[in-house]
Amino acid sequence: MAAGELTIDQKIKYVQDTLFVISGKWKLPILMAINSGNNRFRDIQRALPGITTRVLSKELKDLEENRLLKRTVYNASPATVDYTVTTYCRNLKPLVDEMIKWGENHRAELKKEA
Amino acid sequence: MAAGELTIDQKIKYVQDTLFVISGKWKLPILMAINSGNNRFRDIQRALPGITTRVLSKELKDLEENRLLKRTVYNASPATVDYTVTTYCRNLKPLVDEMIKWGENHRAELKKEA
DNA sequence: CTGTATCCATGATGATACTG
DNA sequence: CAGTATCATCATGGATACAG
Repeated sequence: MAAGELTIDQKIKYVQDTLFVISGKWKLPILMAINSGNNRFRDIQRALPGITTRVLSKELKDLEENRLLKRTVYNASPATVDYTVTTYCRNLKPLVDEMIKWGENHRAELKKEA
Repeated sequence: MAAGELTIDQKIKYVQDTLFVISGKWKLPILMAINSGNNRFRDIQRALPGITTRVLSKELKDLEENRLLKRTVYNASPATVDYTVTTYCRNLKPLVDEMIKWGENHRAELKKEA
């Protein structure tokens, strides 16, 4: 098999890995919110109507563990915390772009024969 | 705003729509299995180690409702059923390809500083 | 072969209140 | 501001048995 080629089983495995990392309602939206300039906990929450502090807190931790974002604490008073996406996180852009395109198109598709 | 441009809120919305449709451990793997030549219930199940009939059955229904696959019944004896991906489903290919690439790379990334 | 019916475990998500 | 602590709820997925 030529280099770079994968078996269907490997492909399925990698897709499942990816699904696992970005799974859930909020992970990608959180990254998108941060990436578009919302770097503080409160800002992120405001940018994502419906998310609770508990969920946001947990998701931020997961994303940090997967090296998709970085958490920086500033010991000012009141203490502030900054979240920024990592360079590694930017690898997700093509994927996210595809999801935006597909989601947009899918909405149109479902309308067709509603 | 130029045509085709989306606000960050719209983007998040579309990404969430897409996530909703492909969410879960099995939907994309099922489509991939069917697409690579497993068109019968039993074949799909065999191609996806770990999936149960209950889950497969439910996922197939969801996918059919989202127009991603087509179910055809042949009234032979014993009755056979054929699942095929729709043309619309093929729109997912760029997305799936990106997920394969990302999943493959992510595995390497996590190994780096294990 | 192609499913359906139950039952059950777990995790994901949500509501709310509270702390440093 | 930036979370944590509890409690409640719901969806997902799995085990197993059975039916047409």
